[in-house]
Amino acid sequence: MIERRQTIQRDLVYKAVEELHNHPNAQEVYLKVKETHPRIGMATVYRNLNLLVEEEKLLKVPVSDGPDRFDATIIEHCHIQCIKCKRVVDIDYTPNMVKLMNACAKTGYTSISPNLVISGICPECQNKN
Amino acid sequence: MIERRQTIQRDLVYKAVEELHNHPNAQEVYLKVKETHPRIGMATVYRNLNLLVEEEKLLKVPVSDGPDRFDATIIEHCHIQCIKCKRVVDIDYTPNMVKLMNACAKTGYTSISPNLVISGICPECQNKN
DNA sequence: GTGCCTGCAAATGTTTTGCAAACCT
DNA sequence: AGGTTTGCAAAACATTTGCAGGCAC
Repeated sequence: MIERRQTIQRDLVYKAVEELHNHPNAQEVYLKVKETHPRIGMATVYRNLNLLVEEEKLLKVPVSDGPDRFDATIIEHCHIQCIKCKRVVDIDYTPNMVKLMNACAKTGYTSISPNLVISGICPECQNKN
Repeated sequence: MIERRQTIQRDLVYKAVEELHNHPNAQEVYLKVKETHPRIGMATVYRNLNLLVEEEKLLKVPVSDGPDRFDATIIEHCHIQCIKCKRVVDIDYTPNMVKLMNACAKTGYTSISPNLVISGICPECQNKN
């Protein structure tokens, strides 16, 4: 096990994701942290986002469109992404974990974490068209 | 509405995804098509994959790791990806669509297609460690 | 002091775009 | 003929990596 140190940058990256609370991507986290710590580099943001995901302090949300997004809410919940403006919001749905785990077991895979993303069109973009 | 023509390349891209049936990424589709049509370009593969997704003839599977993958099976089903070898296989689980749609409705989003991806470790990679 | 972490720059990898020629209808 | 589509190359993005110096412990 590698020693893991506490750094200002790591804290700031975590807090940025938490405060932005709208599933920011790395770019948005970078800009947020830059406000209070202008010398931070993009690589540091990526490195810390990945470390935090590994430590299960953050959730990586894979979306079918655009860069990966991050979420500080670790409890199980799902996401819907607008195919036009790419915005992501939470939805109040959790899969049936028993059925899910059984289905996984059949494949021989060891399941880790489910990630449900739905494509949709948000109210704003519906009105624009 | 834009006119859409039938081309050999489009057919080959679709058939490649269908025949590979293991959720290939663009690179793998490119190599498969190259076998019978060596002059095809990567850009053509990407353009046609995107067109086919738009026409709902293919499904884009957003994975949390690595390039996007494509699936010719349009009927609802979910996927599990190995975090080590990145392989993707189908799982026999479908979300409860009624609950899911209700949850979406609360957000005001118009739902299109759910896409559940689970992270796991495949049997082969479990044995390697 | 040791060795992980940072910031910079450069590399890598994926996907898109511009353009002239080729092709479908 | 006219407008899409192709193939190539280059551009645009997203993310990772190498390295010298800085910082946590």
